[in-house]
Amino acid sequence: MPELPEVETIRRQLAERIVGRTIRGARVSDPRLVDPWEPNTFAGRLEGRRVERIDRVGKYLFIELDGDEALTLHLRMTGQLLWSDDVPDPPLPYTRAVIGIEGGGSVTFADSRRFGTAWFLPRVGRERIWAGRTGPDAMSAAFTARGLGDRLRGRTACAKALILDQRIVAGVGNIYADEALFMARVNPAEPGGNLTAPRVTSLHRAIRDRLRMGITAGGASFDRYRDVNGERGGMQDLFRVHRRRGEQCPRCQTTIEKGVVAQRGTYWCPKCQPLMEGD
DNA sequence: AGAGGCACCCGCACGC
DNA sequence: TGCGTGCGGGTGCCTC
Repeated sequence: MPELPEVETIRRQLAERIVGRTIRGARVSDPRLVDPWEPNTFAGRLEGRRVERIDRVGKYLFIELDGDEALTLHLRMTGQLLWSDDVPDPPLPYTRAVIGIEGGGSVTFADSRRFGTAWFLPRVGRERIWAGRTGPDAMSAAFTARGLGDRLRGRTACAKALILDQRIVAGVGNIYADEALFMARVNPAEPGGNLTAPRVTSLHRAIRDRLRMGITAGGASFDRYRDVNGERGGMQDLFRVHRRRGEQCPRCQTTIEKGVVAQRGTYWCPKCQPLMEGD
């Protein structure tokens, strides 16, 4: 699933392709993508717009257009943004929208499970509109150990559920949550409010460390994820615990376990990540 | 307000 | 082989 590193990889590659270029036209073939907009109205609004930059907060992409408005995208679970040097005919599998670029080339939004969303967001007043949707981006300076501690204090929900909460920190999904909790030696089921300040600091560092590694590896492609050029990432080979049930912990050789925490498939080392009593 | 459950989808793994 | 069933997962919304 695209999490912060995958979306960041897409952001960088897409920026290389389309920043400074003008949209020739667009076609929205799945109305659900732009609901409640009417597909032709949505597509028409893109025509002739120049792409000024591409930003990212958590797993959201903001394709900033002239006219002080951003095409805002979320890929959810199976969304892909794929570059083509022409306009593919027939369209790529699971195509929901295609954006044609002046001078040649196109970007396809493909999405087998059709959870992804697209909408417009004005630049003026955006902070007010966005307020509460996400907390600080995990890789930004605004995400601090102290801030994380403030958000965890007094909370009884398990640590994994809390770092998956995009209002606490934006960008962590199921994969990197498991990896960060392992690095920080925090049990996924441990109540977030139980963590002492040093352990919160450790968790904060681990989140940043694993996300940074994911970006460097070009994301994780254990199944569907592909970058803008259709290439796989390499992070799946660097997982320490995620999807490694039955394998040995790389630190202590204990067998990795899998269970369900926060309604998510969860992997951890029972020895490195013990449940702390009254920590 | 916090916590948990479910809907939204559909490809895929699995069992018969 | 073919069919039916269950699962997963990010987010928003709902209930308690």
